[in-house]
Amino acid sequence: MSSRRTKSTENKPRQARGQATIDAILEATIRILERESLEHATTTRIAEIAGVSVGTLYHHFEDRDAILHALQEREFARALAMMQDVLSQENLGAAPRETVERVVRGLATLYESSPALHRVLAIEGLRVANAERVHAFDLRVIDVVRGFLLQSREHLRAPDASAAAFVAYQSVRATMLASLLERPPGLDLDTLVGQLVDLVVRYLIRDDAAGATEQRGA
Amino acid sequence: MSSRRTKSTENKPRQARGQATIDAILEATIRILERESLEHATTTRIAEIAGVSVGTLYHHFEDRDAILHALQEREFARALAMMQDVLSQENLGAAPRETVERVVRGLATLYESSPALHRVLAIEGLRVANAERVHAFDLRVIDVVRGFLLQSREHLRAPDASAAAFVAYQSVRATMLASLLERPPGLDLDTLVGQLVDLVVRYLIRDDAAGATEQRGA
Amino acid sequence: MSSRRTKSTENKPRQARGQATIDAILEATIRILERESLEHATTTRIAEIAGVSVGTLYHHFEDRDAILHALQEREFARALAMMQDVLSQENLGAAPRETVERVVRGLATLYESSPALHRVLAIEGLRVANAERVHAFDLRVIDVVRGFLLQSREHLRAPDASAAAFVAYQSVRATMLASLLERPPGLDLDTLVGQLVDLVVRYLIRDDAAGATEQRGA
Amino acid sequence: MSSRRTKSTENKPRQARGQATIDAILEATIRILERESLEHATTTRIAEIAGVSVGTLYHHFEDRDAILHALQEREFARALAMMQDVLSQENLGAAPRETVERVVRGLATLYESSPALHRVLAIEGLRVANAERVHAFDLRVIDVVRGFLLQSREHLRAPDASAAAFVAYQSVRATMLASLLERPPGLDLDTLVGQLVDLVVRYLIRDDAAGATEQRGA
DNA sequence: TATGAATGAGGATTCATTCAT
DNA sequence: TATGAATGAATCCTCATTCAT
Repeated sequence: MSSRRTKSTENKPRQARGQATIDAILEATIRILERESLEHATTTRIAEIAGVSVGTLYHHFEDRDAILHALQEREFARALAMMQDVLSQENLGAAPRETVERVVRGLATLYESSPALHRVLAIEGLRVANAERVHAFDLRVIDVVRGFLLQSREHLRAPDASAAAFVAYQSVRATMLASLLERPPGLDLDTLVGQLVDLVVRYLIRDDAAGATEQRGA
Repeated sequence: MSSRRTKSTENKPRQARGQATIDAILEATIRILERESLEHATTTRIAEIAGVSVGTLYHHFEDRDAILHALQEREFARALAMMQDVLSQENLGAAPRETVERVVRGLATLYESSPALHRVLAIEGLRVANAERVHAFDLRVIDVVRGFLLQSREHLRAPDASAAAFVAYQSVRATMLASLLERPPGLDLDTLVGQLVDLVVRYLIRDDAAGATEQRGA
Repeated sequence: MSSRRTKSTENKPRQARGQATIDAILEATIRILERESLEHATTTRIAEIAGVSVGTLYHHFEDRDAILHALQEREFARALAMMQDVLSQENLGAAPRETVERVVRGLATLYESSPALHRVLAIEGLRVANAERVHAFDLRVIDVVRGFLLQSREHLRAPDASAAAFVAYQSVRATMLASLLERPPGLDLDTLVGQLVDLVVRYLIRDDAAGATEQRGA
Repeated sequence: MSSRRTKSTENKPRQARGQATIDAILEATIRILERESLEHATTTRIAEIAGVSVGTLYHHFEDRDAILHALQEREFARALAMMQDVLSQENLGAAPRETVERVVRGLATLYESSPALHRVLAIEGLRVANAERVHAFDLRVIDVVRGFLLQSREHLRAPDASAAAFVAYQSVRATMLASLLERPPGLDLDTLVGQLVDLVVRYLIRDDAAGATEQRGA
């Protein structure tokens, strides 16, 4: 579940001190990303802001990348947890449009809490070196989505659940990020969510099933 | 129209020698991006592969970034030209779904000709430093799309043309890139194009107008 | 008191290791200036002769200039200390000519210990970029001299202490340096000091007060 | 008389075109020195401002240094001509103080016409590589001054004409430059000239001879 | 565990100078 | 003569990482 890049510290609770240091480093990194940029997030700088020495930083992280990876994993985990929660059995009763909206809004909340971080994670995700890691995550997400699609088969069109899951996920993810970064006038968060829900619902759900609720969203 | 980053060489046709050198540098850069990565595209390396000296490289480009910017502008220009062509007056007669398909396929062709380049351009586009430039391009694209939407008003739903253009464009762009980079099994180019056309058409076009042709695309 | 250009290492005594490295770098720089020239004092060269890596050099100095600045400050401090010592209260009893001679000779000793260094400091002092720093030092020196002039008012002519201090200081400084660099025949150090003392004493001191001792100096 | 560094163009009048180009280059250089700094006076920059190509620049000057040398020679010649004029036979009748004042003021006029240029020439003069050239000039100046001193022997003290000429010249030169660059408050040009005349007159001239006119100058 | 001085390969950039046109 | 594209050695500087204390 956790990364093999976070030295030693597997799941074992360890000393709270160790985890506190790790957290300080991660938060310092995010802070730099938010206030400045990826380029400024040098190991020295991160350590400085985290209030530790570079040496200590390297005691907890294999290398610089490991810090970004840890951040990535943390966000991946959050996103997956949110999705699994919303798309779990218990919510199967809800109207499809409502379920979709809960996922989209959940994602929006995650992104909004630190657009800069997600900007960087998106960049990292595009790096050749990280391809594998990111694709693995994408697969997991898509799997969750596909699972939902298959279980809601009756309300759906789209015969190919994998392709549909992929397209829907990428569209929501990228549009949301672009919107948060560009902040195009007239596209506030609610409008954005509404549009994305429309986009996904119309793409995924059978006309008769979706039609009813749509007017409220748009 | 062209970038102010390409030193001196504004519009002046110059000696063909100059343009040939610039092209060599741009092509060398793409070649490195395709075979290796952004990190490997150092000025020394680019110059070496372009068969010129670093000095020459700097004679034509303000700095390393200017090379990427030039590449960006070139792709921007191509994409815009394609879109303007497809969405121009003359094509207004075509069925909406056909028009959308032509745009999506046009974009796919562009992306497919060098996924590595578009990977890097996407990364660059996410860099804070480039925000302005990229957003400006996005605005131009969205403007073209919006123009089309407004002219095809009769067939469309979506009251807010700007928001719709933004969502549609970002969705297509990102999904296409992710697909080209991850190559998810079962999502070949034709399927991808089909899905994206579905996505966009269902999102943008009035149910009655779109319904008829859909089965062929999926 | 010390420069803000010497990284981090403010007042903290640090490990002796750190100061030793800094000294090694400064001495290496002087050595190069003496044997070669300012142009040869590249960061690589300095590090090499100091027996450290470039990285270490940059660990202690913000940039190349900071090294020269540190050298400048060190010499500034020495000169000021010498002057303050000679011109302090306790020496007010001495004959003006004797006081002047002590200052001139003190300066000569400082300059003679490394003419090459002072050549370079003079050059640096003329750089536009350093204007502020150098003027600040000049002001401090002139302030010390002016203080002395004001306290010795009875023996002096020159109504404008500031102007007089400026003229006297610049004359001594520049003539001394030129003499050390050009080594004009017939102008050995003692003659030079004698001439400068004459110059200053006759310029500053009331005719009756200065006359008596002059013959010995010339 | 002229430099052996100015290619071909010896004394021969040549085409006016050639001289015009040379002048344009020299003036462009001065302009850069005045507006910016020595570092900015690159060959490319100079050529650009002079309105010629680098190639042309190199047709007229052996190398970059030759431009500065030409500037140096030009100023040297001007200063010498001024001095020779003032100190020539015909002016021997004038009161010593008046003669000194004319020299000091003449120098001030020269310096004031381009402090930035003289700043740079002073820097260049301090470069090891230029030692010879500069010393040669100094010798010529000092020779002129010494000649005057010897001819005015009756009014002077200072037995060693060479040393006195050296000290007087360096003092005036350096103080004037420093004053023009630092512009210390309360030291306007007239005050400066007055002070320097005082300095020199009191240093060089027998008390009885100088005393009379002094009050006017101070 | 913590520290931070030291490392040094590697990258971007400059600029005087040349030479084919 | 004039041009300016091309050259490439040389320089400054960064930063991830190590290791003695």
